[in-house]
Amino acid sequence: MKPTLQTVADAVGVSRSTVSNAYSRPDQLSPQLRETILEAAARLGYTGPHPAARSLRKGQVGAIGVLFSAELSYAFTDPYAVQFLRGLAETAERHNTGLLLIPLLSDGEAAAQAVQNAVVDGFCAYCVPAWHASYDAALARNLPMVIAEWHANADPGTRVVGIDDMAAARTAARHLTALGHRRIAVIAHWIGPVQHSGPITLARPEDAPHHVTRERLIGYRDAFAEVGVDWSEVTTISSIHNSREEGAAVAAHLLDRAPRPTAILAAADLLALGVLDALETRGLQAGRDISVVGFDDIPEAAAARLTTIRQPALDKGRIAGELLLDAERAERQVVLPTELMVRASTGPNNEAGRS
Amino acid sequence: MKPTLQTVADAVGVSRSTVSNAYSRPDQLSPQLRETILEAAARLGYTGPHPAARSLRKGQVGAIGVLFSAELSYAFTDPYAVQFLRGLAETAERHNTGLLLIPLLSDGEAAAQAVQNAVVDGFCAYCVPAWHASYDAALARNLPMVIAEWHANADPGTRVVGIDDMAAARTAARHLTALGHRRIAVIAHWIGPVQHSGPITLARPEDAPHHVTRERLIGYRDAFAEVGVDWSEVTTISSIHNSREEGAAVAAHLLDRAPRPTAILAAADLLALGVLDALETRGLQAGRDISVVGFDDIPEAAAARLTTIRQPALDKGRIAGELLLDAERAERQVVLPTELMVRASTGPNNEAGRS
DNA sequence: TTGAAAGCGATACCAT
DNA sequence: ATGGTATCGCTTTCAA
Repeated sequence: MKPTLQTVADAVGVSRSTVSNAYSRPDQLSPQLRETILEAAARLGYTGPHPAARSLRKGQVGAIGVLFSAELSYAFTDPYAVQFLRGLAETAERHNTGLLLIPLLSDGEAAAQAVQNAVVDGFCAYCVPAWHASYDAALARNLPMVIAEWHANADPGTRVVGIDDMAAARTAARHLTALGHRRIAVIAHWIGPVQHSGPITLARPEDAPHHVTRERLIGYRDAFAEVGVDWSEVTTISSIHNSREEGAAVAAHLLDRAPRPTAILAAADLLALGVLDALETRGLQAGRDISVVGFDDIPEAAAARLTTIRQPALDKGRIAGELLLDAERAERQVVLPTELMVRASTGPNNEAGRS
Repeated sequence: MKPTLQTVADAVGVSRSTVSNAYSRPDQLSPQLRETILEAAARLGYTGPHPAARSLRKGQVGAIGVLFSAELSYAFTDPYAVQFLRGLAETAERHNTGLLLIPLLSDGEAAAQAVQNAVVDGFCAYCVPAWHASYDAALARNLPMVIAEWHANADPGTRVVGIDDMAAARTAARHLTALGHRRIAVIAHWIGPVQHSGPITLARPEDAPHHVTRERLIGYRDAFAEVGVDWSEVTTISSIHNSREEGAAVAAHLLDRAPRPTAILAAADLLALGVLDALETRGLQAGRDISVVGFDDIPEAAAARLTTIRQPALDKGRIAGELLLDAERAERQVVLPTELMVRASTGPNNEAGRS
């Protein structure tokens, strides 16, 4: 039988309250009594107040739940996600708060369960599509919740930290159109209603199921429209995972058939880096033969000389934490700036002058 | 007033047990009654069973606590740590279990508190020195606990997953001595009793305070002894953080004064990469002018052509999780294999023939 | 400074 | 299939 607070109280011959105070409010009892109690506790093998019981009573836990769209292990795979988490961790640390990473299994039921049972004071949803079971489950908990990377559809009450994905994407696309590119292909994660790897037709970007992808596609589309390129002329490629490997794999659909696009827009750096890999494999040079633009500006992007959109991942995480934990912080919605980083992977459309 | 299970029970006119069953054991009551109950719950704004209360009653949480030696944000900075966590996350995910990252503040008191209050079913300690307050606090909780990266001092009862750091280090050092190097310097994290950045004298490797560093230093020392190089002749450099930047910084102590060592052993890849950076800055070529060996084989190591010791970080994390969560898994201690990866950063001692 | 009593919100077991 | 009752382990008034 595991010893409880009561066990110790009985052994010392005091009440439960006193033992409780010995742990949580040392100033409420004489030092020597406290000493006696702690000693008895050690002797009896009492390990201190039971956290669940204490949380129940106090109505406070000291942890926030973190929700991801993908498998938990993804959080540690994508450099962008890692940066975000790092920022979040920094804030949590300052508030002496733990981070409960909640697995979002493909099984929606189980995922919702996990959220339902999470012993936390609040949630931070990151990349979780609005229609995902665990998103609803988290909302249903009716706890403070902050959403990262989701701007458009959030009502004024919810806490949001994000960027203007649409505008940033437009900037990325305009960079290409300004360089004279017109035959531009788009690669993005999860474009269509079902998970699919390869070319896909999406009548309207507005129909993309993943909110982040949707915003970015709309931005691309609008920039194309400005130079008279209709969305229906754009080849769109969907990927299932957000990985360099799949980026390289799906790039084949664009590079191994004529006419090749003169430029490729990837809605994430990891995909863009994959495209660069695919180019290298084929002896093509990015920026000269084909221009490539990414999104995120993960650390690897600079080394690969990838033109991309920089967004402050670390700050995003940091601020997400503050929106949840800083009582001071009154505002509920924060939009962070983005910046086009022009590097060697883009250049003028050389085809223009030719044949 | 927040609605509770009781509220719903009263509204529907059933007992608490029945409402509880509606949530946790749907098969225990008629579908229509369940329907009625869920409906009433929704109407009343009841968000489902309170996790803390449920954990208290069930004596089970569905989360394991993860302890680090450094700041929480470090977990997302060191590629090796990221790999480990990823493996751990994979296992946790499979068991539908969350990961509670516990901040280990520099303030030992607060750190111990955080561990004490963590609502978890077990702990995974990673890189936590045995004398750290939170290590004791975790032990005191008397929950299942697995220790990663700690082999020597663990008694047979504790669950451990690790590598033979000493033997691996010896292999690394022998690689250099076999190449003819005799004037070898060592860079490691936290060599002396206090945090310090720069040259430091450590009479015996056994006195290093951090267990992992200690094991590796002993391995180096033993390999040196085999060729008649005494530990007292070895220049040892301590770093405070485990970072590439600091690796480059402390390398200056070795490179900017004569006689330079002909080879450098770094007890972590991040430090070794920093050393390579420092070499490049000075126009020196690794493997020709100076040989460098790391430890860990993080992904960046291969790209930098760094000779190093590979240890299976991902597997380590995965197995740590299994030791905690797989009832099947009977064994308590797992030692993983390591491998010397010879790359371009090491070469024969050219000085031997010269001068 | 210390103790008694009243919950916090739920689940398990045994009846019915 | 449903209800009653005891209990999980602690904190928090409030009174002594």
